[in-house]
Order: sequence, then C-alpha cells, then structure tokens
Amino acid sequence: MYLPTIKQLQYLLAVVELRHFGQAAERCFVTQSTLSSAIQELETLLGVQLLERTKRKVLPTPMGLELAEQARKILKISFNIIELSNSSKKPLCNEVRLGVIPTIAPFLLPKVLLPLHQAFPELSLLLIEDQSALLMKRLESGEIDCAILALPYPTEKLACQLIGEESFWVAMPEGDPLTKKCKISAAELPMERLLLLEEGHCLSDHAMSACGGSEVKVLYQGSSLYTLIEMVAWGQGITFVPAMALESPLLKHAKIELRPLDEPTPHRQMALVWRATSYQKNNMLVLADKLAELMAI
Amino acid sequence: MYLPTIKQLQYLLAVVELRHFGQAAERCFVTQSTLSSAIQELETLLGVQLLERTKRKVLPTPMGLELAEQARKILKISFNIIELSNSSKKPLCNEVRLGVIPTIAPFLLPKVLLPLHQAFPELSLLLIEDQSALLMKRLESGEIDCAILALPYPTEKLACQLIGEESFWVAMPEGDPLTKKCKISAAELPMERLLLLEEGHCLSDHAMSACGGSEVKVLYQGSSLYTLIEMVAWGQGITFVPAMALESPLLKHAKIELRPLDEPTPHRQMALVWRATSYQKNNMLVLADKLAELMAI
DNA sequence: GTTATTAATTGTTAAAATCGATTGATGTAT
DNA sequence: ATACATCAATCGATTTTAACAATTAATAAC
Repeated sequence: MYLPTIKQLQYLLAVVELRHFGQAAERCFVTQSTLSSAIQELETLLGVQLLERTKRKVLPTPMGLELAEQARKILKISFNIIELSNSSKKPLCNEVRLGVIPTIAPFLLPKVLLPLHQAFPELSLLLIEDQSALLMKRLESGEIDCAILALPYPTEKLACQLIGEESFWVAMPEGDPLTKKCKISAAELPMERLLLLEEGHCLSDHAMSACGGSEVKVLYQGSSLYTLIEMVAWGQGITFVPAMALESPLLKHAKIELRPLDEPTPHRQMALVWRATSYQKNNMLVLADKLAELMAI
Repeated sequence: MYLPTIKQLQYLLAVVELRHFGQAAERCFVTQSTLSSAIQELETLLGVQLLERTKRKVLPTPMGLELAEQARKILKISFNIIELSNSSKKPLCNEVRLGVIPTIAPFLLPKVLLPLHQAFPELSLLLIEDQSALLMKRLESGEIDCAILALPYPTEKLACQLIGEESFWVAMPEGDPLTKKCKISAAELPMERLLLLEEGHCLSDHAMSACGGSEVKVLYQGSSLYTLIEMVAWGQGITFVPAMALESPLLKHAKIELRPLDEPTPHRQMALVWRATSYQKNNMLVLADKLAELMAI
C-alpha cells in the first residue's frame, strides 16, 4: 500500500492556498519543476485530478480542496511532533519516574523535593516507594526511569552514581544501660536485643554487615522504621537507624536515645541507578549531582 | 524546516506496537536494516530518543509512545486520503455542479432528473439557473463544472457536446387570425406584434435569427417565458416557444394556440459545455450522452 | 562454553528527488 | 497585429536517498 508523502501534501496545500505553482514552490523552498512533478506524482498515486491547470490560473478540484484539508491536518500534527520533541530538549524538563527504597524515602524526599523543584521547575517527578529488588524489576521493565538505592547492592548492567553516604546510629529506649556511653562499638552491641526490619529491606543487611555480625541470629520484625522505633521506645530492644533519620520529627519526638557507633563507623552509601540504555541517561547525571549537592547540606 | 516522513512514522509505530525491529520490518515489507536506519534518522531529525534498545528487548520512551500516537493519527488520515480518492473513481459518482439557462431548465429538468438519478445513483447534481453569459463566467471561475446552453453561442476554449435540438413554435392568443394556418412561414409573422424575452436570454436571438429577421425592431419585455405566455394569452402579441415547452403543463393550460413554423424549421441546438481542462472531463461525455438519450425519448 | 537472537553497521546498488534550462501555451500591452 | 510577459510542463543531468544483503557485536538461553 503506497501512501502519499508529507512533502507531496505540503506542496499541494501550498498550491491550493496560493493558486500558483511558482509562488507555492517559493514558499516550499523548491523549484517550480520539483513542486510540479511532486504534485503530478501525487495525482498519479491517487489516480485523481487535484488541480485544474489553465495556463493562466490554477483551480483546485473539490477533491484537491478536500485533500488540502487533510494535508493541513497532517502538517499540523507533524509540526506538533517537532514541537513536542523540541520541548523535551532542556535538561530535566520532562517526567522522571523515580523509585526510592522505604528506608530512604521518608527522610530524603522532604529534604530534596522542594529545592529540586526550584532547580528544575519543569521537571515532573513521579515517585514510587518500594524495596530494592522490586525497584530493580520495575527499572528493567521500564516502569520507572531511575531509583535511589542503598549500596552495596548488585546493580549489574545498571548505570550508577553515588549521591551520598550516611552512618548508622543505634536507637535504644530511654534509660537503657547503653545510654551511658557516648559512642558504641560494634562488639558492645547486645545482639540478642537487636530488632531489624523484615526481610527485603536492605537497611538491616547493611547495618549488620557493617557491624561484622552477619552470622548472628536476630528477629526480623518491623515492617517499617516507624513501627520499629515505636518498639524500641516501648523497650522491646534496640535497632539501627540511618543518620538522615535523626532529623526526622518522628525520631525527635519518640522516647528513645540515639548513639553513634565507634570507628570504623558503619555506614551505607546511597546511589541513583538507571538503565545504562535509558533515554534519560543524560539527565541522570544532572539529577544525581543535584541530589548529592542537596544531601550534603 | 524538516519534517518527519510518513514512512518513518509508520516504521516507528510498527516497532512501538511489536517491540521488535525484525517483526516490525516484516510488517512494513522492508528489511530490518532499512527500518533500523529509518528510525535512527527520525531520532536524529527530532534530536530525541524514541526507543531504548537493550539487545534483548525494545522499550519505547515516553516520547516514543507519544509520537507513535501522533503517527497513528497521521496514518489514519493518510489511509483516509487513499479511501477518499478511490471512492471517487467510478464515473459520475461525485458532485457535479450544473448550470442551465432559464429557457431550458424548466422543461428539461423535470424530464431528466429522475432517470439521471436512476442511471447514476451516486451522482449529486447541484443545479444553477442563469443566463448564458453568467453561466460562462461561473464556468470559468470554477463555480460550476458544466452548463447546458443553447447554441450557437461563443464557446471558445470550452469543450462542447451536443445533446439535442428543438424547433421553435409560435404561440398566439386563442382565436388569433394566424390560428387558421397549420404551419406558419417566417415571412407571415407579424413582427410588430412579436413579444420577446428581455436582453440576455439567447432564446430571442436564436428565434429571430432563425427567422432571418435580426434587424427587426421588437419589444423585449418578458422576464420569463411564463410571464411572456401570460401576455400572449391576454392578447398582447405573439411569441416563440421552444418545442420542449409544449409538453409543459403551464403551456397546456394557458389560453393560447401553438403552431409550428414552415421549413426550413427554425430551431436551436442544446449542448453541454465544460472547461476543456475540467477534472470532470471524463464524466462530461458520459453525462452528455445520457442527456442526449433522455431528450430523444 | 556454545548457540541463537537481535539490532547496529557496512558497502553496494537502484531509485528518487531536485535543479536549471527550455518549451509551449496564453494573456497583455503596444 | 505584434511583441512581450507569464506560467506550468517537460527534459536532461546530478545529487541525494532508500533499500538490500551480508556482517558484526552484544546478549540471553541452553
């Protein structure tokens, strides 16, 4: 099935509007012969006469007028396509679908969203909160464009840019014996009282391995940091919290005490990851840089 | 300003729908390399990435999806264009704007319209009644496609096909002295009593010249054949009527007598005329033939 | 590791688009 | 009437483009 070309339709429209081959050719930046043969070709393709040529004037047939109308529509859409693609050329001016893991999201997002919007007013962030493994799946399927994860995490084939680092603190009930110490060393931690997030949350793994105690048996119980903190406040045990959480109002008002850990301070790294092939790859470095800058404050 | 081509958009749409270059190429009846480079070209033209290619799958970017949507619209219109032009290829299936002079219209049209519609059910006739000179102008400007005129008439540059011929009769008041004769010769006509249509109607000229009396002074008075007949019935004078008018109920019920003219019978020819360049030129011969056939009955 | 799949790439050929110049037909002005 | 100007079609040459077949490089599956 042969279709007319946009060029042919463009030429036709010009002739129908100007009623003059020469002028139409000029408007289209081609010679009259080019335009003339293009329109003949269109007529041949469609098997329909579109213009009546008397030597002195050009008279569009009803079919010519009708096709010019259709041509107008097609050209409008074509220009719209150009517009659309031009409007998306500034950095971070379009929609970015960002996944964030639950142990980062509630502390990071309140801090960065507003300044991010100010830095990139045309950026539209679509946020998804989920655990690392699920975010990876969504990334791969194209459901999201990028994700903020805690490293180390197996990120094969993904591009990755560090955006910050934070140490872990220990949260304990008020009046706990441990509160007497200003800094706590990993060896002093009462592993039997350790409360951790349920499986799937990387925070627990990171904290544990950072303390060297990956073979210790612990109870995975909390489904979110918030409930975990509540449990600590009620005296059920102790847990790790990431440094960023310290500023959170939730922790500030909980009846808990917080202590840093001794050198070498256990910590996790936060990174923005994306498909190496992502159409957003140019934007991603910009975004990661901005995030790093905002987190450093 | 460079625009995408319909082909590029077609290829893009195929890939977006099938998520597979090879299959998309097959659907478009081109090789994979052709399709592949066409889409790259489109991306380069727009300066926007439309597809993410991981070796194992193709993932349209949001922009790719959006453009596919626009492509769908454009292709729909394109196919519609093909449709439109195909639907107008049968003979006399479209709109034909036909002009008819006032001294032919009221007698010819009732006779031919219904059979014409039966012969060409898809033909849509748009009728315009006007004097020859004005019809010529409208023809030239493209306002109408063809006209039925009485010859002789200067029809330079127009294509022309005879569709019939009719002799003139003389109409006179009942009981007029002339009624005693069965046939009237031109010489016997009382020129001083001749009533004719006002200037612009060719009927008068034709009748007069047919009778050889073009230099005779006559009163042009009637603005239509109907009023002219009324004047004759009231005894104001005599006039010519074309043979086709004899069957008209208007003449049958008027208080007038009708007589034919002697050999050589004065007559006029009726013809269909159109611009030689008309896009309808192929239809015109068909139409003229049908009209001639219907008038001969 | 090996094989199969997939899109990009390369080199070649055929097709087309475009141009410049000319032609032929048609009004217009002298 | 005659010369002139205008306009779209046509022709021939050149450049550009489109398309193909074959190959390559990367990846996933076995």
